[in-house]
Amino acid sequence: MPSNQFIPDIVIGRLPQYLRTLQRMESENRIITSSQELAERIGISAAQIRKDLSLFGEFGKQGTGYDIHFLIEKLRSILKVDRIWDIVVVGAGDIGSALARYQGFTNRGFRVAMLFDKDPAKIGTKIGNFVVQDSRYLSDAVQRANIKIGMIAVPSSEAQNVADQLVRGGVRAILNYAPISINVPPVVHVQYIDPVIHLQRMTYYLD
Amino acid sequence: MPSNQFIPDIVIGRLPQYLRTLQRMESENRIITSSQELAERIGISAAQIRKDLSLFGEFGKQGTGYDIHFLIEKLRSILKVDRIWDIVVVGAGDIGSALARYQGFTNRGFRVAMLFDKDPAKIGTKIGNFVVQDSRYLSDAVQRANIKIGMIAVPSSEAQNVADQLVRGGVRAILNYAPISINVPPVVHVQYIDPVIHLQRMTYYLD
DNA sequence: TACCAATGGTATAATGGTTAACAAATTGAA
DNA sequence: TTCAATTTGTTAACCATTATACCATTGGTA
Repeated sequence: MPSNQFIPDIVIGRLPQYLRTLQRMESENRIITSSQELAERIGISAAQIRKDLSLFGEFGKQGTGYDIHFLIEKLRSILKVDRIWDIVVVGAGDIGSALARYQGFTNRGFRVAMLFDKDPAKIGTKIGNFVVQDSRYLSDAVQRANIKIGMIAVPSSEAQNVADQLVRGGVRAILNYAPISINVPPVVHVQYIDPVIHLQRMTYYLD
Repeated sequence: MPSNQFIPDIVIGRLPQYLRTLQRMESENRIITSSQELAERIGISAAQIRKDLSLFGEFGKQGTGYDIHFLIEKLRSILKVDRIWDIVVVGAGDIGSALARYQGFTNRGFRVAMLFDKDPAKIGTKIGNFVVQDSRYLSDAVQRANIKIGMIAVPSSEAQNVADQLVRGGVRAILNYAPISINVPPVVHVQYIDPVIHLQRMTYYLD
């Protein structure tokens, strides 16, 4: 059944995992896989994977499994990473610098395009392949470059302000590394990365 | 009702968010809050917060709300971050370095205690307050220091190997920054941080 | 060819999680 | 003191997700 229907967000959240695992299999020169093998590598049930994929089409072959390359292309298309998205990074501290230099975006649909900071001591310096630009011009630059994705790597106290500027510049997806919730219009998507949240989730289970 | 019963993991996953928001309120010199205010700041329903908290006890006062400081202490105790956990960071590249220098662990229950890498060019150099140690001795060092939490910030190809060493050294919680699933015994908890996964989850909703 | 084992897709059942509603408790103001 | 406005903890209804069971199809093998 094709995907005219509504797809639960929790399903969308698993697709990138499937894609990542399939791309790794492909890099291992594998041609075919099964829902069972995928499930084992990811750590969820095979039925779950089959059900998730069936929401978008019939990508497998009974008795055989899934063609890895074919499924990768399908998932890339569904997730809209069959293209390269430019990203703006705001904050040129340790985290922003690591993001600017990170080699893992390539081939997964993304490319850091600009790096901003408000610190005069950093503006103009080079980090990775980027010259740090003045946050003052963030909104305009983002708009002119038609950038839709931003990453926030500034102190918590600045995060909301930066988010507002990104939204004003037309950004529609934000990955926030500052450990604070931000408010954006409903049309803008936000995801959070806070290592402490993950750590605290695990300490509950430790002695 | 006290928490002799089983608590769903999804509830545990929300508690750190509550804690983070409450601590921010406290830093704003707030004394009392309500489930409704918390809900608005976090972006979930008030009923959810009340229900989650009720699994652990009666922490609020009808007609008034929750004492922020009191609730913080309760959550810290539940999540076992009413102490300081030592962490070992493996990988002294951009991500590992950013983690070693990150000031956000303090006051939230964690402290980076050691930093390892296998690259001879890095071993012995200083990053933040840490001298990079030889990965060769990872297992032993972790065991001697009785460290229970590790962060993996090495290339994907090394992640499983590092995870094995950490587990051998007695680590029981792993935060993996390498974009690959790792296999560990059931007693060991793993969380993943892969920015691309978050990004791909958002691009689905973009035009 | 005929059969068998493996596999995907799908319908159904079971489980789990979220929301809505409300009584009881509290506060503050009239 | 009395009353209105809040707010919690909890129940029950509702909704969403996951697991189960099964059939159809495929490819390999004897």
